[in-house]
Amino acid sequence: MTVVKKKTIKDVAELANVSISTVSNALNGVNVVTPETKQRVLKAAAELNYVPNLMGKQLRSGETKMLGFFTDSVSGPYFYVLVEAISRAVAKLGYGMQVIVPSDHKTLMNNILGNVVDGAIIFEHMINDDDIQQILMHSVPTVLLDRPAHGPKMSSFIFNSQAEGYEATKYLLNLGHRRLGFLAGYENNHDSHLRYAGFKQAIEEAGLNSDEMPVLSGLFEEEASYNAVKSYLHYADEPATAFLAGNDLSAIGAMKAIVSLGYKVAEDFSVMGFDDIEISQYFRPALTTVRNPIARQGILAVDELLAMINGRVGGTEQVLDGELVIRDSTGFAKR
Amino acid sequence: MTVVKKKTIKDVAELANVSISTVSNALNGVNVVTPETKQRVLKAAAELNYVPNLMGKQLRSGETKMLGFFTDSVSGPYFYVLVEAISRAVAKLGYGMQVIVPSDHKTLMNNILGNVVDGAIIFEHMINDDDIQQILMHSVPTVLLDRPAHGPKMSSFIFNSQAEGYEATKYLLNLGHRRLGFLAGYENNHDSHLRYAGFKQAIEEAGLNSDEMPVLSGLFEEEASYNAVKSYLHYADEPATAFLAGNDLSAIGAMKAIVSLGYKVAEDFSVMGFDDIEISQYFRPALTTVRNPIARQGILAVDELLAMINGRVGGTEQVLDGELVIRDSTGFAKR
DNA sequence: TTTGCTTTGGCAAGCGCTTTCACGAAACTT
DNA sequence: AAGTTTCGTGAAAGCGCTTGCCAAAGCAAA
Repeated sequence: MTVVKKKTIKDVAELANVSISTVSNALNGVNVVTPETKQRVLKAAAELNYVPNLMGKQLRSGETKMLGFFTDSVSGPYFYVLVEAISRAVAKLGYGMQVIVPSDHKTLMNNILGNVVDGAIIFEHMINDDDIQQILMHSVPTVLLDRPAHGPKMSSFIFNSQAEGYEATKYLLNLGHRRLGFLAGYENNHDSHLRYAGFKQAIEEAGLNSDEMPVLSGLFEEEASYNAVKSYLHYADEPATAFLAGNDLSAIGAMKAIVSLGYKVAEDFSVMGFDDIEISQYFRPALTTVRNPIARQGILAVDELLAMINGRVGGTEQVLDGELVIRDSTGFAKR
Repeated sequence: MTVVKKKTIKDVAELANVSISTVSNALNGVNVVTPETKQRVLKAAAELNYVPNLMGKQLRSGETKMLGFFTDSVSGPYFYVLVEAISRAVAKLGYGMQVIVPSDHKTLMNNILGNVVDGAIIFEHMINDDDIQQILMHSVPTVLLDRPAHGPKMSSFIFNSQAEGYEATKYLLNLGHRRLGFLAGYENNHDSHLRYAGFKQAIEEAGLNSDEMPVLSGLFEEEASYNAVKSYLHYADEPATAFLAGNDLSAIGAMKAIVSLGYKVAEDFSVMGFDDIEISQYFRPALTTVRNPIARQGILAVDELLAMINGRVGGTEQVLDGELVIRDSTGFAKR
């Protein structure tokens, strides 16, 4: 096995005894080359192990046939469902996908705006309002996930978090619960706020006072939620009989706290989450939760992005509805 | 908000009243520009919202400061632990990472060899032996995961599957089990074969006959394993008292089968898996398994890759040891 | 043979950038 | 005052590729 200097289109041209442009035409299937010439070129290319330099190609043609999915973290169950859906949809349409995890903010923006990809799918918390202005100015086709912003060549898909919070709470209310606790997520999280807004709305509609309902800090984390619920249950005189957690992880923390105090989930305290992450169906008791159409979001994002790349102006803002998944962590109120 | 034509380095040069090269020098921190000139350039660049075209940059410089992680599927719990680890390690070293999910094999190879990334991390099943030869010829720095192959600029990291199979089996043997079943993975899977080899080795060492031990087809899937174990338990006269599954998913299928037949996991039948995926600790009973150092594999892969990019020849083949994680799905043999 | 048309392949420009090199001015040295 | 060094800047080459345009060649018709 010999390591050889990288071959260029020029080398192929020389070996096949044709011009560079002919090689390019032959290799790209442009139909202006006689079959014999084409064969000669293909043979030469194979012989030299020629692989086109995509940088050159892309610089010249101005397109990369790649969609970029920009994110800073790839952990979490939400993530890979999304990426899986996106990558399949993208491949079906003749594009490739790159998940780009940039080392810093500048690299991020350079990658979005620097012609590395033909279009970008961007996670909510990756960029700020200034960045959005930048992207708009450069008119890079973009789809924003979980962040409502739009403009020409920029669309967004968000979950209907308030409605979901409302529906979830109503479900709990219908089970007879009258004292409900809410386990909030991060301080500034959009979704957490909306879910709480839905929670409040349902409470008020039922004729109850939402200010009397305890709001615990769960931070979207299992441990923080565990601690919050445990100490709450310890000190509360007449504790809530049902908890709506900001997400499934938080709900799992709550359930563990309940069990650790010797109570039974569903029987003594109902718990509900959001997201329907994979664990939720395996955990015992299996978690009642609200499932977001994550995969659908990814597929729609790709469709929208490709439409924009191919000339449609875009600029829509679509709201995706969730779905109640009732399992074993919720039950009728006994008190 | 006005959409403007894409600005190039030339536009910045004109506005700042300097040459193109001076702009380049100023922007890239090359220290041959007077502070005043540099300021002027920076101001002009900001004013024009200039973002360098990475294609041009990379074509010229021949490096992308990007590492590529090539995979066809991004699902599975194994995957995102790995990507998370890789992306963090990469960012720390001033590189970016791209997870590239190509639409077809040709695209894959073009992306690996077409100067899109400075180095590649490739999953076992993505490429065949010919591809490896190709990569070697083009001397693209590469790290192979779970596939033992190497050469100049090509290293690999594999798990010590046989030793893990051996240790897991010994653990079961020490619990007193004398009839052990093995739930095999895919037909041609390297890891599955090695795990079974370790299984056999431990059995023989204990003075038992490995040919008498039932091998069920679990296909690394929950459902297939469920069915295999259920029908086995149904028909076997003196069934095995412990099952070593090819992976955790398979083990979970086995446990569900056991429960569905009215037996108790651990008490009636012990079950063990491989991988320690996230679900395993949440499932009840929590699964005894063998944890592979996935994150460590990712970090080591990045280190090795960067070393090769920076000139080291590489070509090592490193074996990573797993670790027994004992939880609640295994117990002493009662029969 | 000449003319007009189509087919085939080659030339050269240029995508946006970095980098080498040379030039001229300013700051030194003798 | 003349030679030498230092330093900032710009001109231009060229990374590998595609593509518009033109020349050559083949062929049919006149």
